[in-house]
Amino acid sequence: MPELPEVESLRRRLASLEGRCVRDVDGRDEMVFAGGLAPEGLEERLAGGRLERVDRRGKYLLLGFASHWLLFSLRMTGRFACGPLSSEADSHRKLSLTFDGGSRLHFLSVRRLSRIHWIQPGSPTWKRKVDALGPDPLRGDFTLVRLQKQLSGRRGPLKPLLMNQKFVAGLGNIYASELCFRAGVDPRRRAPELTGRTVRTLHGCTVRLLREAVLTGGSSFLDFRNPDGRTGRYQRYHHVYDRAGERCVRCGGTVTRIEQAGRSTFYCPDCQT
DNA sequence: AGGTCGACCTGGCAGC
DNA sequence: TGCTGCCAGGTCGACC
Repeated sequence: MPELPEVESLRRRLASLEGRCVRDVDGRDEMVFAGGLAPEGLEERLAGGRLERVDRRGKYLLLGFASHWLLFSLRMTGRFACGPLSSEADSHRKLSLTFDGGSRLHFLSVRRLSRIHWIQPGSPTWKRKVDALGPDPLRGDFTLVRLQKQLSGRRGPLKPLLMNQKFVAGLGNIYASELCFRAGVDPRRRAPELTGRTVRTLHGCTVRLLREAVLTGGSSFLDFRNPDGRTGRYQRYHHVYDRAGERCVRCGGTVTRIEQAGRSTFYCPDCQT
């Protein structure tokens, strides 16, 4: 599932398209176009436009044009591909952009949960979606002081809190479990119970885990040379996620699955305290 | 306002 | 072999 490292990896790959002009637009499946934006309407707005910038906010990928941004919320199965598509991949295609020089960028979404917005900075939708995001661990605003401050008003268990995009932007179910493991913290521990030392550990681990994941997991998530894009390989980097019943690589205990806020959490009860 | 829960969606897979 | 039904998770709105 695309979380911050995968989207950041994607952003870096797409940055090579900056400065190109859109020659052709082909949108389909109204369901993924949010806010009453019809695929045809988008074609009208985008054609001839210059892609000024490729950016990321949390898990959102943004393509910046003159006054508006194309915001992609990938959710579960959203992904990008370049070049020709297999017929199966083509059946999941939602948007294709053809740039000057002929390179094509496709956006696909198998489960149709992805959303594409056409929004302007400062608009109500922008404020509600982008400005409302918490600090981004790969940017300067994710400081220890800010994390401490944010935790002070919270009472809930740590792991669902880490998944809250208004608390920290970019963590999903996989990295939230992995982060608790790396920091050696029980994911059920409530915010007021965390010591200053634990919060420091958590802060440092968040930055390191995501930076590493951009270089490893993030890069194996997307393979632009393969238009069918396999996604499963990065699982080898997980220590606890989807490893219930296996031995903990740190202490030899047994990785356990529990449910928190309706989502699976994986952790080692022996070394996460 | 913080926290939880269900709905959305569809491919994959366990179980019969 | 073929069918049924559950499961995965990011986000949002409803609810307590």
